Amino acid sequence: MTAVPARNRRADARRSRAAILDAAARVLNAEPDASLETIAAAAGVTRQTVHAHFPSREKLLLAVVGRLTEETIAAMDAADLDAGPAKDALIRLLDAGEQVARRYPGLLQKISTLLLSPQEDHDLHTSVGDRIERVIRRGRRTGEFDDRLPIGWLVAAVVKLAHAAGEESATARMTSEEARDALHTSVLRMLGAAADAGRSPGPR
Amino acid sequence: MTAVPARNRRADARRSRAAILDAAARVLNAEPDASLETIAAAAGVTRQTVHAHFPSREKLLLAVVGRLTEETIAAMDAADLDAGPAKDALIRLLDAGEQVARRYPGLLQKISTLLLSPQEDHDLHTSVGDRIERVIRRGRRTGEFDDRLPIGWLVAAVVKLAHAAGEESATARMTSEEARDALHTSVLRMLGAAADAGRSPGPR
DNA sequence: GGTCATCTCTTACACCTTGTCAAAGTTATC
DNA sequence: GATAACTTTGACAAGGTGTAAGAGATGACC
Repeated sequence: MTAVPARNRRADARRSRAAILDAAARVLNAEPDASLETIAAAAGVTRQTVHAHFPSREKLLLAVVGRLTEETIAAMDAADLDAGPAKDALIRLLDAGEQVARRYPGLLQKISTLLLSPQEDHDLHTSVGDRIERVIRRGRRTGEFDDRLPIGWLVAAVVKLAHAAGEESATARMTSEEARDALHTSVLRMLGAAADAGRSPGPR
Repeated sequence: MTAVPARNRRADARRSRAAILDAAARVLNAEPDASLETIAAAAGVTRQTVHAHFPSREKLLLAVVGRLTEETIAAMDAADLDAGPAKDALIRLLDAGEQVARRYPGLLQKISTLLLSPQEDHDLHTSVGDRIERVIRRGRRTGEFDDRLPIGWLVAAVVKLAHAAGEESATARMTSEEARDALHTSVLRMLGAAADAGRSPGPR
């Protein structure tokens, strides 16, 4: 229902649309308040052509976020989330997310802002949220995680913490390794996982 | 250095300034993209008067956030954060934050967006962040929290989780009690606190 | 290869918002 | 009550978004 090609569109139209989305992601990443004019120029088209593909600025932003979401779920689905311990799967999921997010650090900050209507927010985030939820549920069944906190809360909290980690490393307050480790440890603790996270044992 | 009255301003000027900040908080809470015209009208002044007090839209937004920050730190400082167990102090701190945030649910979403320059972000958030940090440090000294995660990360993560809880209850995905409980439990777990949080024992 | 629908470009316009300015009016303060 | 401070009114420029129509170019399809 999501990836329906609507109708056979002309090749140059598809090309323009892709160029606009590319340029929008690139430009907005560097300058979150860039005008449509700037984006159009970066895409090599005129502003009216942008309007021909995306009726309003908001729709364009939504399409950009949608594309990033698709990239993210693709990376997550490549991580074989149903295999192995849920703890490990969750870490693979977080790494997949980070892998996409690191390419658009500037958009990460604004991404939660752009989501205006609850409906659109739901439609977009639900695909990522569903995968997080699935892994958490599996971990609960296997006893790796406890089930004292509402699943909806945990999904929202994991997303927020992931964003926090992205910001910390994007602003160089932490290295990406530090942020990764802190995120993993924090999330696992929040889920009530037994032992501790990844590669950080060495106490004295 | 922050609350210096600059110079004796005329009474009506102070009144206007306060009315503008009030109206801005109120209007932006309901409609985050409201124009200066709308805000000015709600404050009972003209748009030019707004400009006389705040040179740009951004400065006004910053002043609004600053005011909310002041309210928040006031509420936190009234919570006697240096007394009793750090765990309890942290919960009082979170409740103080929620107490302010619940009055401006609409602003909560946008608040992280408005903070543009890293400098201003730091200046504003540092006052709240300092208090969180202080409590966490105390809890570490008393052994209530462990110290495996960087303090800076923990502060950022606590803020993010608090925002998540605010959003969950603002959008009615959770009741405020559920959100409160989930937030407390999550934060304490993340900090490596021994037992579990507040008033949620009742298993079956 | 030619035709036709489709897409893009140019030009043009209306509207809204922000920011600035100057002059006249009002208000508080000494 | 005189004066400085503040507000108001009116007016303007600049920039961004959204819309429209027609000419031109391009690709799809037969």
